[in-house]
Amino acid sequence: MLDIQLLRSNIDEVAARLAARGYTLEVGAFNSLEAERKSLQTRMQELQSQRNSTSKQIGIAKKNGEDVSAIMAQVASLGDELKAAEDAFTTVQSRLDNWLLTIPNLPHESVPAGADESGNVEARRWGTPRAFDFEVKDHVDVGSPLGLDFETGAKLSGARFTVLRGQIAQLHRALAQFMLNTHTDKHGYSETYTPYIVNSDVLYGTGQLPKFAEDMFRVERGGEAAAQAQYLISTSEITMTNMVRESVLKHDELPLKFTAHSPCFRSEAGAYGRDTRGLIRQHQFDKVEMVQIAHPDHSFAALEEMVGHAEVILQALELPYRVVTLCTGDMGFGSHKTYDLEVWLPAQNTYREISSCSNMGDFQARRMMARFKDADGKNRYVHTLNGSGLAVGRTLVAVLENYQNADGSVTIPAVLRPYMGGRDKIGG
RNA sequence: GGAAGCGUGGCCGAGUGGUUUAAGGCAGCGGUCUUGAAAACCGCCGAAGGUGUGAGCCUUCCGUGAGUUCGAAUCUCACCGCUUCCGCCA
Repeated sequence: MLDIQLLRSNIDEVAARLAARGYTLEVGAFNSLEAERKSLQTRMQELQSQRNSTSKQIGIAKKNGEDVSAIMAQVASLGDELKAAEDAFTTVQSRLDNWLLTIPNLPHESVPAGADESGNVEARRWGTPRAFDFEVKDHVDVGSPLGLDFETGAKLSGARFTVLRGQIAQLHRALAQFMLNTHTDKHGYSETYTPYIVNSDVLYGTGQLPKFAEDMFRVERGGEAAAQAQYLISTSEITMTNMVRESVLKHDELPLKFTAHSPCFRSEAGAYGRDTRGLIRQHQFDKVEMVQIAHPDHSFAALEEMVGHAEVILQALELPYRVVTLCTGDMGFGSHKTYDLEVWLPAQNTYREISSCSNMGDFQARRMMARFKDADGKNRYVHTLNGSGLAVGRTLVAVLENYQNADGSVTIPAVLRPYMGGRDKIGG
């Protein structure tokens, strides 16, 4: 959520910065709504003040044993008038609030301008794609004989669900274990296990709601409906970030660093026909996520650090990748600045997203009321960051493709072998 | 599923219809003292918002939401959460 003070004081600049990401801010609508709010609020508060002082007079008069009927008559009509004023104000205020929740974050000034993903800027590359002396298969053809079972997944749950069996399932688990161990042992993140079902309030906090409800899975309890709508998490960013909602942290406990391995559930409503083959785009996939709750002065350093933590995983797995700075037009709704990591997929002969690391600035913190007490005693919003470290399913895809052998076997990356009973390959 | 109790500022905690303008304590901040620190003592100190150049003034907030009342932390109803006991259960 943007700072409404900024909209009041500098709306043209805000509109210009949002235009860079392809969002048209309704300046006129805001100005008139805001003017209405201001007069209604002033009116309401005047009436409240009048009621308070009159009521106090009544209290004092009664205590002194005086006759209060004159004052009572004076205040008789106030109630209805006040109720009407409060209702009018509440209506306008909630329209304003609801509208504010739909406005995306401002891109940071260091974010390159661009309309869509073609405007993204490559920051660096690591590794050299392997030269194959046989015809490269994609992960579906490599994995299917080894335990990648799309038919059974579809039978159980429909398209975009998959069953993993045997050594593929173990490799998938090994990847998650390796990532989690690396982030906790080497990068200082605190391991976290969080709920997979969350209340809707939580999704307002991180920005999935109100705009992106169609991307989520909503769940129902048996029998009666839950008091508050509940959803399956689409990433553990949601739960880890919201752990600090409605709290005031001490400045010296920042940064907080959390990591979790969790399933992620996405309806992929807008992705019909895209990536229908294989594991790339699933309704359910696992991800190891990193979240940092940072001091505003240090959030950009934390972003660079976090990208590095994701890169460590790819380097340890010896998977070639590149780092891309997303342009203004390609960033997510709540992001202030985002780097994507793209891993080399030989069968597609291209780099594909495997991690996204973002500094959200105070955008989520303002929605969550997540604050810290600064050294001078003032409450300020924290900055929140999140990054995949990494998407486990897509990492499995990358390993299957990059480590495939001519005989149909797949070499196990050296760092994963301790998790695989010491074996150096599967299949073949 | 049944029964009872509880929910107050960063934390603890008093407060059962009218100067509550939420006591007191802890933590925090500033100061005195000290070579320095601790202790002691003194002072400041909840949050969100509105309005004003500003000192300030005003409003709201005691789990959430409705209601009763001129007036609600306090009374009523519903919901949420926590605790304890009983039952059931991986």
